[in-house]
Amino acid sequence: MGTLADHIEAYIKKMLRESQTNSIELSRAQLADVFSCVPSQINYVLTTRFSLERGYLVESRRGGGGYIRVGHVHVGNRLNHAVHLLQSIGPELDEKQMENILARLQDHQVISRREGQIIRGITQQEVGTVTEGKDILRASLVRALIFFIIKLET
Amino acid sequence: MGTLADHIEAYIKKMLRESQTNSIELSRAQLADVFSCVPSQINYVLTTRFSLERGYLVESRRGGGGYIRVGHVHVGNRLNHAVHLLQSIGPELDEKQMENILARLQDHQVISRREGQIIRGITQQEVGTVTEGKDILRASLVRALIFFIIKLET
DNA sequence: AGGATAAAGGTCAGTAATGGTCAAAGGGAG
DNA sequence: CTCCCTTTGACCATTACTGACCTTTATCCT
Repeated sequence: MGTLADHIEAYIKKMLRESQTNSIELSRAQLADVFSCVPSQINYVLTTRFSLERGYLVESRRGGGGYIRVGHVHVGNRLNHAVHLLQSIGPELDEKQMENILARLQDHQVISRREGQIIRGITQQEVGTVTEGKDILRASLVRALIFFIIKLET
Repeated sequence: MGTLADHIEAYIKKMLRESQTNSIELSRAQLADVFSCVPSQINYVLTTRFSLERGYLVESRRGGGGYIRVGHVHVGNRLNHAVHLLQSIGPELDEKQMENILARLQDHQVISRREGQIIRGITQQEVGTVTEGKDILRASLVRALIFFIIKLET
């Protein structure tokens, strides 16, 4: 199930979970070798799945002894982080931004995979009913639903 | 008998019944091929027969390795009534109408008193952020939140 | 020291593989 | 004949993957 990129993503996330320090170091060429793909595929995965918007920090150095370091930025406890994320939602929210937020909330176990699916479904349905202000409505809906989840838990 | 759309609907529902997980993944192009129709016919079936209101959740991804995932949850009798109530919400909902609906849902034990309070709080907060279309936004929010509760329960 | 060489990683554009949208045409029941 | 549901097709959008070419850093050799 899933593309090569998905597998590489899972692999890196697993390493990250298993590391004590919330940060790992890897070799692009080696990792590409593990998955039998071109090295630039690793960059693709890093930029699409480990962006800052998704809560990751990637540093690298070229040349002999080069490396790629991937860190997971954490902001306090789980719910704290969630509230922070909610506050970062502006008056508008497009689909990509929503995906980023849901991915982060899932990463931090604020919402489950299923809750994410439901939120996607509901927003899609509701946003479909309007012709204008889709991004504004989406922002409200996502805020409302996430907030609701948090409220229920506290 | 029936239309092509009916057959595709039946086909998907059968797959769903036969799946252990209440969720299947399909390829739009392949399925269209099975029924010798254009791919967009699949979208037609999905939007007309597998809506959220009917208890289905549809997710998809484009691009290489793309997919369409269809999930199903059986909605029990008590909740079925609630879904009807939700469908009766028009494009706009003022505060009074919202109170009516929340009261009825509480009566039927679809939502708890606390959940009702949370919904009031959230809608008030969100509706306050816009100057126009308050009733439209309220309709969306209430539908979304109630739907979410129903989905969580099933 | 300075240049050559090796050893990383980065970029970007092109190609392929999917799915989505929307408006127009078709068709059957009243 | 009209309305509503169905079906189609042209055009669009997104995501994955690869390879050629580029940049940076370390180390070795003279």
